[in-house]
Amino acid sequence: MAERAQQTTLARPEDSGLESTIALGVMRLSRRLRSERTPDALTASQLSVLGVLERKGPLSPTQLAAKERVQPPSMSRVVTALEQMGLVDRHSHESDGRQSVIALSPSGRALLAENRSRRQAWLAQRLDELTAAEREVLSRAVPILERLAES
Amino acid sequence: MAERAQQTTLARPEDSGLESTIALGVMRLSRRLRSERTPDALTASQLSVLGVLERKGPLSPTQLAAKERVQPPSMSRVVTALEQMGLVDRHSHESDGRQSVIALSPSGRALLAENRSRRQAWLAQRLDELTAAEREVLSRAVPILERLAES
DNA sequence: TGAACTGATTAGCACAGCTAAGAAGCTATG
DNA sequence: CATAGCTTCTTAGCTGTGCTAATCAGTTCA
Repeated sequence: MAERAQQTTLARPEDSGLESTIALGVMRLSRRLRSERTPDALTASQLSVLGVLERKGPLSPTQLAAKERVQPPSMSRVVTALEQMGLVDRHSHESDGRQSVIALSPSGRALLAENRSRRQAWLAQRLDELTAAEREVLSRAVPILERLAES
Repeated sequence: MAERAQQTTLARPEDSGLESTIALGVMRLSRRLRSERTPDALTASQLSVLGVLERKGPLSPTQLAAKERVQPPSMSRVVTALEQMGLVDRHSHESDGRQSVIALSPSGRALLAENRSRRQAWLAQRLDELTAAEREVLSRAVPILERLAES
């Protein structure tokens, strides 16, 4: 992979642009994505949690917080909201009374699909306007962004 | 629920939830970037505005809001904070008394460089850990992300 | 049994977006 | 040329989403 390590780990007087542009671009797009939410729709973090529950199955609040790279109190708030909307069910852990187990409810599963498609319609349409090569670049960039976020 | 991965089984097989992964990845990294700020440093939006002023020269609050894809009141708050910190100067527009002209002050220019390097040290270090090929992917992806954010 | 640890929540703060509404300046039309 | 209406900017207040500190309940272990 790293066949051409040119101006990389060296001193980079003018390459300081890359982290600037990444930071700016990522935050701007994040802002834009957030703004595309309709008022009745789920918020980004709620949707994200539902997505984790769909992919990973039932998890405890603390496990969810770890998956989302968020502190437990932040997750607690999101889970409470989802629970009050009936989109997740909370069960008690069978052997540990401190933990609770959060699972996607049927209506949560339904709303997940519906809301996701509506909320991401904007992005999907923008993606359709890109060239195949550009989508290719993005699909290769996303795992790298994920790794940056996780590290 | 089964921990079978069962990834996003949405309509298009080729994209296979590209918008999902982009949205999640972008928002997660944005969250992470925001969390890397030190308490005494400038906030992301303040720094971003200083960067715009550096690149584009003096602008009015409304122009700044447009550049940052933000509503005027949001920009007003940021500009006020920067002005109180002495990082920007506000002059009155020479021919239009409604407008003000926001310019980077000398200390703003200094603090921009210093703070940017501190705040983005985390990202710069992560970037250094990538391969050259990965950085290449990112540097090609960023303009596409920007265009998505702008569209 | 009692101390220490873990999981989860509550309370309260900060940041950053938003809309609504209003003040001040500018423009243009009757 | 006066005033109605537009633009620019700010203020006030709401929401969402992160955080830390503190608290409570349950578990584990010496």
